[in-house]
Amino acid sequence: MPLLFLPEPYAFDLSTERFRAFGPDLANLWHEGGLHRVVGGREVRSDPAPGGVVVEPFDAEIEAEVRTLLGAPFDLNGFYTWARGADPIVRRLVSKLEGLRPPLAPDPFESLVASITAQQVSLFAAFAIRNRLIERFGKRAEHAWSFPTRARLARAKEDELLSLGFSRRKAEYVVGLARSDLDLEALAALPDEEVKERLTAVRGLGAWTADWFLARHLARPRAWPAGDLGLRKAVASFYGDVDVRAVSERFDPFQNVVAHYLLVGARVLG
DNA sequence: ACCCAGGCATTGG
DNA sequence: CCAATGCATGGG
Repeated sequence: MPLLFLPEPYAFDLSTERFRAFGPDLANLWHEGGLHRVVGGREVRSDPAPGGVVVEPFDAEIEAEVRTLLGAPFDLNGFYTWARGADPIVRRLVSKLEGLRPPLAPDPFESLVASITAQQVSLFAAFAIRNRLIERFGKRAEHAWSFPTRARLARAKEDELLSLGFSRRKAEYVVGLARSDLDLEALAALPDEEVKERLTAVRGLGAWTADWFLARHLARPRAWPAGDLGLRKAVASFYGDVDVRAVSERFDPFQNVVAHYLLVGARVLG
């Protein structure tokens, strides 16, 4: 039985909203009510099911990555317990968005390149450009595509990325990151601040990109992308004119999950 | 034809 | 340390 158990409550459609909100993501593709992604070289489809998610085709090799994709590392029960004593806004977000388990980016290189494409431009533009990158340098499975590998983009020419709509700068960032000697897998063993230092030492990766890497790839509980425009607007809409960096202290140690609840809340609630 | 959008490096004070 | 500037695309 290819059933992946996730702690209750779990709201599949709400949790995967991000993969539909800004147009299709060819590497995390919403198709006929299910989420398609290439895992371990093969396309897998995830569908909601009682007690968790049905994953097909399933084998033990892919389980860890699919669990990561679906946000299993987040301690949602701990968050909900904490939220009972939190402010009314958090309590309302939790009651309206119950079961929202933020998805994660299973691959560090893909996560960073996705962030580079989203720097400064609208997410609609970012997804369009990223999808062209995927079609040019990735591989198609059945429906979804595998994201271009670091090795493939290390061999890419900057001009090839320009023709996909990258700015000259961003083309340099992507190819430079791919060719850099930074060990992306090793970052998982480091504390938050050290991860940020190593990432921001790479040209094209700033504080915003590093914060989202901590939040969406490493699932660090205290990650809080204070510079993110979407988060700033969400905080303003729920809390008014407050200091975005300072307000995060009241969410400790659940800043990451709160950031996601604020962002999704700003999109699906009033 | 504008203007803004989930940044960043670079340049100059 | 902080302010100003250019960047390329998609949507309004």
